[in-house]
Amino acid sequence: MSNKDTKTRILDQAERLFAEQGFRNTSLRTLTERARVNLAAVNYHFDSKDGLLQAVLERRLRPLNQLRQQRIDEVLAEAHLRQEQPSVRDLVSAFVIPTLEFGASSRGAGHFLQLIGRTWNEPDEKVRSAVLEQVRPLISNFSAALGMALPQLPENILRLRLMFLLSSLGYIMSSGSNSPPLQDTGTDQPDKQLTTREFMKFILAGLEAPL
Amino acid sequence: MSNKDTKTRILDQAERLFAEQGFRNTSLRTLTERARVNLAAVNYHFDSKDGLLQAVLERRLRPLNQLRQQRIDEVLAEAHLRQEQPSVRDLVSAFVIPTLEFGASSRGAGHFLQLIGRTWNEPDEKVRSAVLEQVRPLISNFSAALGMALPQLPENILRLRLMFLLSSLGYIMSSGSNSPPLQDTGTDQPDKQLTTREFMKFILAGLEAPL
DNA sequence: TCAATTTTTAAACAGGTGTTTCAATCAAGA
DNA sequence: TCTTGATTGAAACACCTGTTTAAAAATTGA
Repeated sequence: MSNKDTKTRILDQAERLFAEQGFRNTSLRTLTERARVNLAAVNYHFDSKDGLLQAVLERRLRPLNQLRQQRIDEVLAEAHLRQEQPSVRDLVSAFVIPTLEFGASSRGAGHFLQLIGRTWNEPDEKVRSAVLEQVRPLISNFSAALGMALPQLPENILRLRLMFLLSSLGYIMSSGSNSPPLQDTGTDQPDKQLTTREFMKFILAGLEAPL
Repeated sequence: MSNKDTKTRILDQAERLFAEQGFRNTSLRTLTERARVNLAAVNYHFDSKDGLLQAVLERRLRPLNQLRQQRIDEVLAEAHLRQEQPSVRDLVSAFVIPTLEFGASSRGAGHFLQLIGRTWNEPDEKVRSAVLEQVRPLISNFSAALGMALPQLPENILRLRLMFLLSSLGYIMSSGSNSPPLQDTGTDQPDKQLTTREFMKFILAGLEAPL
């Protein structure tokens, strides 16, 4: 089947170009050219450019979301077993660690993270809602779990703090595979392990800040 | 002079549409139509679409940056007078408060904040660097000032925490004039004062988190 | 008031966009 | 082996893009 080869070649290039240049700014001509595929192949295999975007998102988001939901459920189950509240640290780890590690899991996954990391600031309603639709249930569950870990926190404030977490995480995701905007001395590259560790410290302090 | 009227009508609509739909996704035809201005007026007054973007940015960014720099300098001067370190809270306030208040300062300022709030995740290199060029000196100064307030913090970690601050702030800026991505119950709208207050608490806790 | 300049206007330009068409090619089952 | 269905290929379609042109109109200064 050269079918599957064509399909995945398109998906891989779409993932890369949508991440690097944005969805709207990527033309099907340059995309199919780089994928060494006929122009009409996109419409044949994915119906439309929108269909291609949907396929790009679903391919990675389905397994990633499943993994994150599973980690969250494990934390909740363990807490329930001990008849204790889940810990904020464990819950945030369960959401953040698989997300950031996902970028190194396969070749194009870094580009994918870059693509969906932009979601919270995405101006293109088509792209924005396409990602949000596939992410909202997970985040809703994550929010509820965080509420159990921080029962003293009013719901509206919890939602704000969660958005601060998500927007910073989105920045890390979307800047994983390119240069940072601040480089006074261009010597040091961003160490991903350090970034993750420092992000956890920063976000935990913020989430647990007193009222 | 109908000149200035035409120019500002174009600038105002550009600000709004660039913010709502993105720079690349905004066509000069819909832009000039909404501004009730001839299509060629953009190229006449601003040379090109890129020139228009530059003008949109400079119009608001120049006074806003001046105000923020001034507030930071005041905090530094006062600390120097007392022969003390500047406080983290004062410095962050000096940067954050004028930024978020700027959105209510005039009619289109909210859209402008939305536009530049996206910068850290901006895929379009043209837009990204256009904003960064005008913002980098200020942020560089802000970073140095924060370093004086947090002298025990290694420079690379300070830069990370600063980016966490800026990315969350960017989210608040870019979501100021539209609906939030999480609305379990669609009843409550985001109170800007509450958001600012909670953001300050969250970010201060993160910045001052122990090593 | 008249001449010079600035600004506006409608039209066209050259090029890029996603999508469709239909013949050519390929793969596999009978 | 021949036929049926899936896939590829080149070309064209209709439309949108930023930009330029040159004539008309408006504004300005003497």
